[in-house]
Amino acid sequence: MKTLVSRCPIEEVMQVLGGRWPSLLIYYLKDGTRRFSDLRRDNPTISHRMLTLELRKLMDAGIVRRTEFEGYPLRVEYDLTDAGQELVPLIDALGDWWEKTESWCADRQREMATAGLAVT
Amino acid sequence: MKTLVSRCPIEEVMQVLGGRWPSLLIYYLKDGTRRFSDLRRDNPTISHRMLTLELRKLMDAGIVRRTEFEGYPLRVEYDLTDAGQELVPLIDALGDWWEKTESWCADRQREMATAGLAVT
DNA sequence: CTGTATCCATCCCGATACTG
DNA sequence: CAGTATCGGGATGGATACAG
Repeated sequence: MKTLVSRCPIEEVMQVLGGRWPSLLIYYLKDGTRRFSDLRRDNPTISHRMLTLELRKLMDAGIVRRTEFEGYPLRVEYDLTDAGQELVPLIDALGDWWEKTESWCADRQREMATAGLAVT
Repeated sequence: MKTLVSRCPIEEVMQVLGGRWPSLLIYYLKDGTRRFSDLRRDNPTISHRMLTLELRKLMDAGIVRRTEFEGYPLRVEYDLTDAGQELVPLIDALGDWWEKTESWCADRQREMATAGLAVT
């Protein structure tokens, strides 16, 4: 299911949530079920290949559930598992923290600019 | 300071905290000040180069503070900023979530094994 | 001790084409 | 529509040597 040999849970969970796509996909799934092609439209810049790989990773981590419907054309739906739902507020908290810190950084930059320093 | 053009704070914060080292470094810094060489000892597998790069990234994100002391040999101390301290419980929560999920996965694996399925 | 620069192997990821 | 396979360019990261 997963072959990480780390003893640190943080290190492990970051292997799954780190990177550009996992958190975004979780966000698009948090309000309900989405199909493969929906997710492609949601994130126009993700490649077909990466979407499948990222979804598989999230499935292996028990965050995303895949449901396949018989018929033609083939139809597959993705949604968050219960564990995945629990994850949403935790990721949210990180986002909030970041926004707060960003504004703090912006303030600092403004101060420094006022003090006559270059702000690259 | 940072040149991300993403509109999603989650995506941005994951750029900083994602990957193998950031969360680990934060953990080693959360209990107090550490020197460069201390952090190398803490994480024997991180390369000299990566340690400097990761520390710089955390500094740019306003998470880590660097203090340089005059004298010979040069001495530098790192610790968490206030924003960095606030981050610790949030990362903790992710770690806890992961451990809970992991045990759930382990249970599932055991069930499947009992059912006679191979567990890679 | 701390940090930088260079070189080089590796891996990630996008593009593309193909299968069910 | 959903997913897999293959290839190649580019980013990533380790080793090493050097500088302050």
